[in-house]
Amino acid sequence: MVEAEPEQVVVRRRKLAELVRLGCAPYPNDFTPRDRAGDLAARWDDTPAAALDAAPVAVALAGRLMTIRDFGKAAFAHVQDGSGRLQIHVQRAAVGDEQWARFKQLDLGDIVGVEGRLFRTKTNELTVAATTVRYLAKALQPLPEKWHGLQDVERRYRQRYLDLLVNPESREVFRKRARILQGLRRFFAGRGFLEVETPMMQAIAGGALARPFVTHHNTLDVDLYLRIAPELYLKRLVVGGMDRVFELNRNFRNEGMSTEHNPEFTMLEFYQAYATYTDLMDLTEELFAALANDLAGGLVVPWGEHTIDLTPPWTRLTVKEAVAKHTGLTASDIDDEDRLRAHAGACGIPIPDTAGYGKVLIEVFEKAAEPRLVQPTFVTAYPVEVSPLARSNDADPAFVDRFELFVGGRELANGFSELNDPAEQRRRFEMQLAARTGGDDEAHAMDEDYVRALEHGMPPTAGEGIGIDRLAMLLTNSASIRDVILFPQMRPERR
RNA sequence: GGGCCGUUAGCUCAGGUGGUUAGAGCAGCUGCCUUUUAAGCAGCGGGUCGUAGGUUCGAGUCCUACACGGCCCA
Repeated sequence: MVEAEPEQVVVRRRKLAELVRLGCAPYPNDFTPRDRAGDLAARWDDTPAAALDAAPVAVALAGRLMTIRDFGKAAFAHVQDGSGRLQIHVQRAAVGDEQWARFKQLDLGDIVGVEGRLFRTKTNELTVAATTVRYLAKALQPLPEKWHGLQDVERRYRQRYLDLLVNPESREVFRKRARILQGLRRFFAGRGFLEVETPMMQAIAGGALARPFVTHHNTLDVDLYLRIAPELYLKRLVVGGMDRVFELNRNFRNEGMSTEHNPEFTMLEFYQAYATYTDLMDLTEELFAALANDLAGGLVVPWGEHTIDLTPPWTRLTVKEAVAKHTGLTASDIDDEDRLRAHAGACGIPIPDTAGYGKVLIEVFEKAAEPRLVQPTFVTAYPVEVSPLARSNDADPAFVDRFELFVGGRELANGFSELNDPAEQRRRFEMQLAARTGGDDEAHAMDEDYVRALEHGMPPTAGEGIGIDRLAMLLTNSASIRDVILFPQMRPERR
């Protein structure tokens, strides 16, 4: 049995038929707007009514009917396009009986073309006095409520087009996101970085510690992984002489979903030869300051109940210092694996027995310190066990020259001086294989070709990845990653 | 995976401790209205109360399972 259509859809189908009877093509494509609603509103915002009357401004715009106030022989309506909305005034006497009859068949949500001239109403609203109102496309489904917009969170994600149509805050978030992407490209292009694209489908899912998605290539008859990071390919490019490269694109990780994790997410990775991880910390401060100035007009941004101050320089702590600061443990407690384990146990932090000292330290850091790093903080000196691709510290090879950036209690960036010693890289991969054999299915896989590339000589290099969705959350004050991804992953809808 | 919360008209929401025929605003329909802007006035229609079971004389309301979503935890 076919599900009955809602009354309003039936009515709208009938009105479409009536428009066709009145001579309209059902889905025409012969109207060319010359103007955009929001652009007109901005351009003529300051022009007084008398000036508009003295020197008439002819306009042609197209968009969706969002409101209609009908008076019988005249009506006001708002037309919305990609730039904003503008009021139109349609008078039977001005457009003629035929167009008026067609106008009366239009519904909220229908797409129309309008020609006329600008004037101001007695409440001083800039308005188009229409000489033509043309039907362009039918909305068979009614719009969500005009005052409250679309509130249902699930429908906002599943039917994002409705969210964008009726919730201006949502449009604003995605405009800002686009502006962030533009700002990033401008920043790196301005510093001589080349934007590149590397494989999304990889035979070895490397460059990060995470579980990948698997797919299959039929002709080659091989399984491939959706990339968890572009890192190893970007460094091959550095070997190839592209000594400043960046990639701004999607990664995929087959892990849980939450307010800060989506299975596919956008990452910026960049590599700069002859730089060190401390250079990149400085660069990151500059980058965030440039973006915040561009988007928020300042370096102090609201974040839920907090206010985050992005003014450089930011706090820099080693992992051990951060743990000491947020646990009350002394430096010697932290250096002692047994005491550190005991503390983890007492705090209910689960640590696998197979974990070495570095893993234990990182687990304690992540649980005890990370959520408290609200103001921007660089955390440095990561254990080598959890950093298979980073260069060891010259003074203490158990730790690497690496930082992670935390803002609002979340990791936003991860950067390090790159390991460019092929023998040491091979040894690190072998350590990871041992961990994998020991049951760690997030351990890094061996990549012989990457080692071979390093054997050709990679200049001393520093590289960094920045989570763009989380950056967008920060700069739009969004609580969930789903609010900054147009179509977040959802469980399939069942009918 | 676990806990808590939500799902009622196209949309936004009300519906103490079970009790006649499930309500409102917007949207829709009919009529009036040529400067309104959440336009106004008069009238009308619209519901598998997420799904499936159960308890009960009686379920939107109580119980169980399931689906989808949100938040928190792992």
